[in-house]
Amino acid sequence: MTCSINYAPQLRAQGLRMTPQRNAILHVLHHSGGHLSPTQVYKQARKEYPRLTEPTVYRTLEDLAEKKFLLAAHVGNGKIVYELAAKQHHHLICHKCGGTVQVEHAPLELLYRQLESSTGYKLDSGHVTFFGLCSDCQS
Amino acid sequence: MTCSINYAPQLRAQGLRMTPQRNAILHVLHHSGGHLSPTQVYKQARKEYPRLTEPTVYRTLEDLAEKKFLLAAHVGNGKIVYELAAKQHHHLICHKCGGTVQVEHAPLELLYRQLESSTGYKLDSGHVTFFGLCSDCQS
DNA sequence: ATCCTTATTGCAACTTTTTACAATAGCACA
DNA sequence: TGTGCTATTGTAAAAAGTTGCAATAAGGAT
Ligand SMILES: [Mn+2]
Ligand SMILES: [Mn+2]
Ligand SMILES: [Zn+2]
Ligand SMILES: [Zn+2]
Repeated sequence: MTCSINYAPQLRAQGLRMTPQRNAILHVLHHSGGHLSPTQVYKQARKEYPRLTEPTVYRTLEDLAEKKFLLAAHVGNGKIVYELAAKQHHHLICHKCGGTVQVEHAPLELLYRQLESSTGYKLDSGHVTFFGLCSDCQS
Repeated sequence: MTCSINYAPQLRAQGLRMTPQRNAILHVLHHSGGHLSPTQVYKQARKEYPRLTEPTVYRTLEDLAEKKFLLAAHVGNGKIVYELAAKQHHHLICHKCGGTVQVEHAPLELLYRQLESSTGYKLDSGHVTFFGLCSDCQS
């Protein structure tokens, strides 16, 4: 499965090497379009590159997230999912039915500035997860 | 190790039974005072109640968190820690050095109300985790 | 004090995630 | 095109977390 997207130059610009393993992982995330768990990434990317192993998947996802190619999101109980980094957004998850809603960054902008000035931290741009009960599950 | 705190009545008020396993787990969290991982809880609570097993620890921590006796916090890469629920607060973690800062709930209050009215979700009271770079790690 | 219901537990097997280290292979440069 | 540096990978083993199910025991009721 070849496709036009080539991440090699951007990876090298960040000091990372392009390998067939990384290529397969990035393609899987690109074509899925959504959030995938490491196990899902492993199973799918393996079809493109069968020698792929689990440790490589876990390390690659972490490395690519650290360099901002991917966003990591917590989805409850220590579960984590990844997606290609695109527009900045956040998540709101119903802890009863699992339903999720995307949250724009705009309403968080003021808070971010307050926290940065009061703590001295420079906040990451993305992907905070809020939990709650959706309207259906409140009854 | 006996101690004066007895959670039994509060547990029963929530429809939960008090067992020596739960007692040991609650005591460990009470005496530690901070955030503990499930593995840490398991190792310590085992000293008080040696028959304790891992599945019981994981299930108990989830159950107690669901009933709001405990707060769960994500601390990066799918790692989760628990603490006794007390004052509402949030966390800001440096993803380079791991340094953490507590964040009061007050500055999030407005955001919470906005999100609740725009999404229809009723937000959980606690423990959002923000990530960023602390002032030391920004250079 | 005993019985009964059913929440809770332990067991055993399994899946997921992590670790250390030696082998491999990008890619910058000559 | 070939060489060398070292980032990246696979391997093997361990650790952490999950699951289904049968046995146990908490605590309300008699
Ligand atoms: Mn997302
Ligand atoms: Mn906390
Ligand atoms: Zn819901
Ligand atoms: Zn730091």
